[in-house]
Amino acid sequence: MKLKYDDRLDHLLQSAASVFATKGYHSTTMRDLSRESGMSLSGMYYYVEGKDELLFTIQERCFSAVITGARSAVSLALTPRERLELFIRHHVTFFASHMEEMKVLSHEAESLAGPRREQIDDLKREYVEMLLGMVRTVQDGSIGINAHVAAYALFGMMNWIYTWYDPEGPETPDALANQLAQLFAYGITPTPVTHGG
Amino acid sequence: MKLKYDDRLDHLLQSAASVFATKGYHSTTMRDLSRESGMSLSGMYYYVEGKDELLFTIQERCFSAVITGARSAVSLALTPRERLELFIRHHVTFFASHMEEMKVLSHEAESLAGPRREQIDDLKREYVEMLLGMVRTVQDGSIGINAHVAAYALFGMMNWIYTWYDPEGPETPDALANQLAQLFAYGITPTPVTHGG
Amino acid sequence: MKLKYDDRLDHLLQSAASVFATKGYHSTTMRDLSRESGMSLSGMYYYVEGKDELLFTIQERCFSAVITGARSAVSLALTPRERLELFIRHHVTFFASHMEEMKVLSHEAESLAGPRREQIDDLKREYVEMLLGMVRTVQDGSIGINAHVAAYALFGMMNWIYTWYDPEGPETPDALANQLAQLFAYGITPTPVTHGG
Amino acid sequence: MKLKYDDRLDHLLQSAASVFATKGYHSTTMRDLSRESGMSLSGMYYYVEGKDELLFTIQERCFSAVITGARSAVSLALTPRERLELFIRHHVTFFASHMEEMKVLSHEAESLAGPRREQIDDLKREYVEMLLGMVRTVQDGSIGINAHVAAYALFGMMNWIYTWYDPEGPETPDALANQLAQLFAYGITPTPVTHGG
DNA sequence: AATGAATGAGTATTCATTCAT
DNA sequence: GATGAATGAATACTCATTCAT
Repeated sequence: MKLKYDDRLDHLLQSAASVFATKGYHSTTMRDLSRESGMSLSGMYYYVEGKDELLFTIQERCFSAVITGARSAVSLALTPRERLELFIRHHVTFFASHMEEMKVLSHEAESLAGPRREQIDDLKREYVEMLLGMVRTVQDGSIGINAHVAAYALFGMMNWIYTWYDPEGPETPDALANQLAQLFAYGITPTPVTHGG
Repeated sequence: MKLKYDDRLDHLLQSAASVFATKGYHSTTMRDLSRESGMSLSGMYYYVEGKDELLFTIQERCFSAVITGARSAVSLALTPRERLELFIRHHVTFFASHMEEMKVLSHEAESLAGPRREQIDDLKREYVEMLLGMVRTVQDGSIGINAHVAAYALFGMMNWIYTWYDPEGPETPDALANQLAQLFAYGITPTPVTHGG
Repeated sequence: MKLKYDDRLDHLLQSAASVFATKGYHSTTMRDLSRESGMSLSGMYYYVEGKDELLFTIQERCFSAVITGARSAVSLALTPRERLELFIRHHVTFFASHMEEMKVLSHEAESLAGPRREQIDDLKREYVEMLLGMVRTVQDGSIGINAHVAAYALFGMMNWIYTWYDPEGPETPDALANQLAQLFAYGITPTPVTHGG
Repeated sequence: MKLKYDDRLDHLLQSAASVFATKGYHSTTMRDLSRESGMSLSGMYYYVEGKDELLFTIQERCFSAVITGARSAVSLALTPRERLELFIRHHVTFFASHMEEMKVLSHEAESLAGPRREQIDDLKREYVEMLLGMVRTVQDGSIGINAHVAAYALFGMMNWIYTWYDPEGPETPDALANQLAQLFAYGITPTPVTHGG
């Protein structure tokens, strides 16, 4: 019955992500998690070493999923521009459908310490590098905007989502993704059609 | 001797902003602040009601300064586009020269509660509204990107700065401001020479 | 298959004695014992009622063996003096060859409570009484040193062993026993030969 | 009012020594100490870093006092034999008048860890060395009993006191000291009249 | 204007033990 | 016979805050 164990752990992680997203990692007590998960206080320690392993596991799983998803999303692109667009679309829609975990990933980046922190930072570096490559290719020889600045600006646009976006609101995740992709490509300047001309 | 009082309070606020930026609001203890400020633990309570008033005051002063500065920066603009550009330039350079307070403002938005939280949220709304108006004017009748989305995307680009930007690094605050302004206006697309025409 | 049961229990007791000796009874957790014995946490409860029964059984078995051994060792003596000497020799060599259990016996005398404590205390009283009788006989009508004081001093000399003696070191258990026997009989005063004269 | 602070700390240490002696270090909870000392649970942390600093301080102060006292006691001796006798007398009477602390010193030797443990071990080594020197001098060229064995046997005799001796009982500390001194010097053998000659 | 001393409520974590399987 | 999963009670320690001085 290994399944039961995994299910319980998943449930715990899901509950924790939800509470961390709402109250923040440091303000969340193990009692909060006990209440939310329905497990006893000490029972949680059967599944997890401590509060920080909970945060780590949430971040690690989420980041790994993002990276894997991005790679597969991007693989279908035909042009550099399309690759970038697919990357953005994937990131934004993933974010919108995993708001809680992604908020925890974005907001609690400094809440871990030690080796666990480093492991997450490694994943982050990998993901940043991925976008950086695409940005460079799209920019080609053009100057004016540094690739790092552009990449981090894009991440900022996308990760800031957790502070204002409501997936149940009028803007669908897909629409949001489109708009951010367009914004990053052409800016607020009206209709990019003229560009092609 | 009112000056002495103000000086001591300013010193305390400055110390607190620095520690909050480094360790986060919840992880910071009053003892940390006592150590950093050089004041005694109980001595701090002469200047401040408690830990949350400290956070509130830092955020309130910082936000007010940002808003005042933005208004005055923008007042010199001749065109909508220039207004927007000046707004961005001001926000970014202010951020770069007040990294600690701005990190506290961006990262600890949810750490306050009650009336104090509402007061800060009011300032935030005011500031958002300010940008929203400019974005709408610049976009004019154009469609494709919702003004709210554009405004929050821009804030994301700018506020994310605290996670990666090093004011002592190669990119000067001014250069950074220019690049973000250009990115928001025209995207990563190689400089839109054709547009000017 | 009763043998298998006994073997497993003996193994558990042996493991427990070893860990108790090293970390002390109270600092030892059932998990430590599970690890050391290779048995599962709950599996140990099939053999033993709980942690304190483990301590009790170790002490009870060890004390019984000491008493039985002492009785048989002493039975061969021809003179009171020899009885005493054989008692000491037995105690010391037994100690040296069962360091772990004897440390647990000496050091954890107060770690038990209730009826179990009383039962061990009874054994202790029996053993003390045994020595006391020998001391009285040897001392005969002499005064100066109270028999109780002498007996407890001797126990102190012998039981303190666990704090410093290394059975693998230069001093063999036999040599140690001889020296303690001589010390108790004649003191550090050089060569007891002159006494006989 | 530095005195008040010191008094309170002394009171706490005294209370702790008493409870440690009765229940053992590990079985003693901070609540026990709070109850015994009359201080609040958190209030104790104003005086002490934690439970182990409490144990350390008790042991350190007690050991230092023993060593200082021994040195001064021994300084008046005219012969090696007298030195040894005075050492024993001092140790035993000190023990009898500080039963609680001395029990904590003797019984909880392994309850500390890290640098604190080492510091206490250093004191112990110093004290052992002191006795060892005296034993060697008294033994002179005599053989038969190894000086280390003799010294540790003596410590055993003396330190075992805490397991059986009642200072309020019939045997006064002085009488006890005399008997142990005599026992160590001449053994249980009827008083060595011939020796004096 | 400043602080040493004190504390109630809370915090993560541990532990011996149990019980369904 | 044996164990994975679970838990109530306890444990050392922390923290924002207070108050007499």
